[in-house]
Amino acid sequence: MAPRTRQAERRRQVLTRERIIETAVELLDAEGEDALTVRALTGRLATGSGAIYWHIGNMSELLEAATDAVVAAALDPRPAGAGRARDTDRAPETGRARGAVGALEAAGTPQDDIRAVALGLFDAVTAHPWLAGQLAIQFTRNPWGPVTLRIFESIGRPVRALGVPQTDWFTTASALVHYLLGATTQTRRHAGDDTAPASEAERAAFLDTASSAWQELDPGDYPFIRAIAEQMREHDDREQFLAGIDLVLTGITTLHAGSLSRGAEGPTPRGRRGRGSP
Amino acid sequence: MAPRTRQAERRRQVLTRERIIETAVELLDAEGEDALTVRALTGRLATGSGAIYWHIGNMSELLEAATDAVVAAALDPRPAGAGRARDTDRAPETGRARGAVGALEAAGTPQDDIRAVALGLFDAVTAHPWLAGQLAIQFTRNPWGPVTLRIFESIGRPVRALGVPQTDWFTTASALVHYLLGATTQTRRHAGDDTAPASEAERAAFLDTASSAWQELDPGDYPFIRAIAEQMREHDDREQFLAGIDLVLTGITTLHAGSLSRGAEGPTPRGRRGRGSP
DNA sequence: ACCTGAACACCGTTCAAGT
DNA sequence: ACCTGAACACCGTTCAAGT
Repeated sequence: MAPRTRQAERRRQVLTRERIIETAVELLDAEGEDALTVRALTGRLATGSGAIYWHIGNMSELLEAATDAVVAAALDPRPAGAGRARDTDRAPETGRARGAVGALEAAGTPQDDIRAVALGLFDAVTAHPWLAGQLAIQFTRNPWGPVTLRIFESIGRPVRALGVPQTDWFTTASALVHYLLGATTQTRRHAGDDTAPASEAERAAFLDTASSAWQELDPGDYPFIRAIAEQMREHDDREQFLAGIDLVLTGITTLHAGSLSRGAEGPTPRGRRGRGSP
Repeated sequence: MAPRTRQAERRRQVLTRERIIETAVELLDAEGEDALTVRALTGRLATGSGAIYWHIGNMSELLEAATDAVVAAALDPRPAGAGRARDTDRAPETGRARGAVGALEAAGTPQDDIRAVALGLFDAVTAHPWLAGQLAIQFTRNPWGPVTLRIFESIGRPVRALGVPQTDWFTTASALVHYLLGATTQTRRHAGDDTAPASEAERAAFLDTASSAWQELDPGDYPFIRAIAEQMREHDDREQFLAGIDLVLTGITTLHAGSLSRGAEGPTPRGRRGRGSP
């Protein structure tokens, strides 16, 4: 919406930290992670390398800032405070009420809120393939940096609303965040290498190849992998991602049964219906 | 044990792919991830760069091989097939029976086997700080490469033994692996930067600083983080790691109650005892 | 078949010098 | 205060040439 101020006066705008970050994201989206270099940046921004370093310190600081910006936009679609509201990036079909209210202060059950945060991240990784790698790097290199903190907070609030006893807040939120990180990190373009989110055909071809390769594995070494080769070919990333979330949610609600807030029982496992427990 | 053949004849040994991988791991352990360069390798091995490339293709292939070697050793302490048995790397206190039988074909309940695999990885990351980052990179760059496959297989077998219905094997194992990856990735040296596994004092200092910083955060933006600052300062990585595993295991056993194998009920959450469900 | 090592095409970062 | 851009110290990788 309201697309204006594009290529035209881009040139002689003032150089700011925000503009550098913004350009970095564009570069990453368009050409992949290897394309983000200081020289590429100076090219797009029509400056010298010294100008970049006047504003940003160093390369990994820039990467962190770019990652944080995209994550912030994914978790709350409205302008966050600094800078402008990212390119109307709306995720395909994250949840029902997606407009005024961001994922952070959503309206559904705590479980729904957790799913909304998770899907926000999932969709962001789909839209920005480089994000998966950067999320992983931020978590390892800077375990409690801004990116981690932001995600933790977004997950923590609904965990609290769930009625989990205070002593378990940290552990419970950690488990969810760790699953989330692992899942979004591995769930990636099943395709070539960089850029573009990979077409449906590419994805299918990739899964086909992998699945076939698995069936060729030594039955002595990899009996399990062989056994699931077929399931893996047919699986849907998004569904599986949500199934995992529900698995963890089930674990949480089961462990804390009794102390949980009423009105929102278990997570109602998707696809399947009531089973056992009379 | 049996320390011999050290520095002495290291020189004029034949150059093999295995020896290069081995040297890469040494370099990574001793000086951190940034220290692994082709030039450093040629220095230690007393060759030229061309010799390296004759055996290994390129740098990221080497990184993958080094990661896979360490992961293989962590999941099964005995010599795996190729190469020698890594430096008697035995993890501190992974499980009870740690000697002849590796984590892969362990003897306990399926739950115990899953914990053994998880702890094997956890301890490996502690012993080799660079491993966290490499695991993350392998998972994102090469979601179904050898490293992922190996871990998946190790987790999948006990999942199967647990009695989870076949249709859920892939999803269930995925959830566990994703949690595992996220947790081992973030649980890292709470210290300076590279090399050495970080002393207890460093760890405490790090947690102190982080915890204090959290308490200074804006209560409007980060209410949850502020609320758990104290818990975070006092938490034990290993315990929390296991608590997360048990959370996921509880989710699994709850969802599949009824179809599970007898003799091994729920995961008996640690620290806490029976609660609710008459 | 295996290895040498100079050379190439890149990096990130610094810093005197300009305005 | 902000920016320029040449220069520096590094990379990974290649390849003619040797044995």
